[in-house]
Amino acid sequence: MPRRRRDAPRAVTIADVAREAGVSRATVSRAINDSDLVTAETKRTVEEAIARTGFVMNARGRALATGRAETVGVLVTEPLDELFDDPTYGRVLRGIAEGLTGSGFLPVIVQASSESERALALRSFERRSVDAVVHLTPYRGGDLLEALAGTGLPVVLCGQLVDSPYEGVFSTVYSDDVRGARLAAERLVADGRERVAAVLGPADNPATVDRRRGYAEVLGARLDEARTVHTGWDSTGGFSATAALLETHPDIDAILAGSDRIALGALAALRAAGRRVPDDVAVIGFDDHAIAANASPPLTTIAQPLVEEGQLAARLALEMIAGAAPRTEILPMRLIPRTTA
Amino acid sequence: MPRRRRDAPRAVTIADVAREAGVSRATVSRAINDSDLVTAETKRTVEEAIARTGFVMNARGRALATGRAETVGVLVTEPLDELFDDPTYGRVLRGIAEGLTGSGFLPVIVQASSESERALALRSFERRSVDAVVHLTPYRGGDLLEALAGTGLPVVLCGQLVDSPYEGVFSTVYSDDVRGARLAAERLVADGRERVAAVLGPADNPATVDRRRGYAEVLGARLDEARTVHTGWDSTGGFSATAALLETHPDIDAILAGSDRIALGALAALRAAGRRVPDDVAVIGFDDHAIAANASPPLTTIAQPLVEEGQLAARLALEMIAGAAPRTEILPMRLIPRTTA
DNA sequence: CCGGCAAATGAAACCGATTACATTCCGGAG
DNA sequence: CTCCGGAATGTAATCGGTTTCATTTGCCGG
Repeated sequence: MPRRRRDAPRAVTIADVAREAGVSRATVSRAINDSDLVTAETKRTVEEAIARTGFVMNARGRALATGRAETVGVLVTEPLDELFDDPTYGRVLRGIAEGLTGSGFLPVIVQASSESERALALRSFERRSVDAVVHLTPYRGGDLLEALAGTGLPVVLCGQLVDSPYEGVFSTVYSDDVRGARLAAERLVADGRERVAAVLGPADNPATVDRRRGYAEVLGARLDEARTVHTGWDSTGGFSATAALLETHPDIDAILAGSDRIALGALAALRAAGRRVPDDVAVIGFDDHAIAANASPPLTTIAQPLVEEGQLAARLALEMIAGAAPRTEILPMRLIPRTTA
Repeated sequence: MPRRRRDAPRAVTIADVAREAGVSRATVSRAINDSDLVTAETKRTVEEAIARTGFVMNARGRALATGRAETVGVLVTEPLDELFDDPTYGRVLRGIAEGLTGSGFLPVIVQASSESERALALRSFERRSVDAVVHLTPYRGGDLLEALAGTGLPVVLCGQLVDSPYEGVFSTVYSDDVRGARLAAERLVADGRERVAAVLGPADNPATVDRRRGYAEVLGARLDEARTVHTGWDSTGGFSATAALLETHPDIDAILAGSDRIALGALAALRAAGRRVPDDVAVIGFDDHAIAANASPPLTTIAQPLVEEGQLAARLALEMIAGAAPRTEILPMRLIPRTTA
């Protein structure tokens, strides 16, 4: 006989409930699962017995019998040093947890940074230790996505893929960078800004590409190619790029930043150059990072609905578990008006 | 017979491995679990069979047989609106995931904000659906902690409890606020600051109490009672409190802030009052929030080792699962020297 | 009053592992 | 040469549920 956990009192099982209710285990199971094969009468009897015995379903036994785990794996492959102080991860996670609340499914975090951890995670997925996978910040490198598809499990990608060949096999949730960028640009147009500059993140980043497109669509000639520069995501990049820009194009009256940290660098450069914000130059960031609200002056920025992203990812996962076809949802970003634009 | 998941190919079980290896299921199980009852020879045979069949252990079957779930529940009760944009949650979570990596245990997030969710979570814990619980930001209200103790499960509290009656029953991990505060204070002393002010968070907060004590121990008369004020955690509180303080005590040459956001407010107030930082007034924050590095000037602050906290919590949980007695670990904070002090 | 059919229930197989207990197969002591 | 003991393995019970299949029960029409 298996060794029981130390001092664990013998648990109440359906057998106990069955005895108490004077029916068989099968009937108890059916009553619990709302089968239409049991009388309302019997169901009530069983429910009373459950209440009297304090029975709580053992998830493992059920999982074993049904082949379902009642869990959703949250696969995180993000390199640990990146985005370290970014609340993104936590917010999406919270959204997922919220989205699963009440479904009976629980989120299981599977962190797989190294190649070996990834292989391990995949093998456990293959073995159906989770009923679905929500993959955060999907990562094209290696053959992870292909392997994920190979498991046959429902998979929800949280975050955008450049040109996904996985339409129809994975569900996807992401925020509409193009639309978000348009919102920022429209704000500047409404404000009468004429000579706009863009200080963007790395040129090969998919988010950068989309944001740039959104800016261009709205601003047209107001955003000169020569006033569009790429730099790193952090504030030092934003600072130096802006400083250089102010040298070559001293007449700019607005800056669209590729991230809030870039925007902070831009603000510093503007202050150093003696420009007033927003009087002389407007600035709009991206992400609604914690630093945006606390910047001086407080930064107008574009917010990604991260919690909603997580919630929706969870719901899509549940849908697919229930048999629905994969689908893609694009969430709208919001302009958070503060002081800088 | 239970309905199998759609299109799920029949899984490889130990029975298949046993057939392939020409031994019994029991022997396979023993080989897998490194029992010393199997010959090295047999073990090798089994391992080859495993490799050939591509067998992966079914965690649920094992969990059912052993009574262990191979999971650690991460209980989050934090009210959702608080600390919303704080990376704390995510970092600790990541630490936990890292700390569990390689142990075979997986973290399961159990979010229980409402009373009913809390009850549900507890019932599932009681049923041994997890092997241990790591409780984030423990919360004295209600009888949650008592109920947690009642489950008999190993519990690790992550974060400090004011005056815990649970010594010896829960393990606890938290950062040493007193020591952190001393670090900040010592920095000011070394810098020759003589008239120090403290703009702290709510007076009844345990962290505030500890930090205040740490400041007082080091600074003595340098930190006048009259220059110690309490306010809310955010920057507006920091701003107004600092502004008021500058009115009544214009001669202060350093400010110890109860949080980074308070510190940011203080910086703004100092700038408004025409004081230079750090030349006229030094400022030290607390938490190493993302905004600290991005402040202007970059904020010197005290960092909590959040990831390490999570890692340690995970390790303590594993220890207790293995039968170790609960213990308390207090992690050292670090001074992050930047520009403001 | 009886046969037949459907609804409700019970009995038992099963999910995939672990482990107590039984069995086999050694070698070595007497 | 026999017997004993321990090591290695096999057999089967078990964990806590679900589900198939068989059985019982109740109701109806003929």
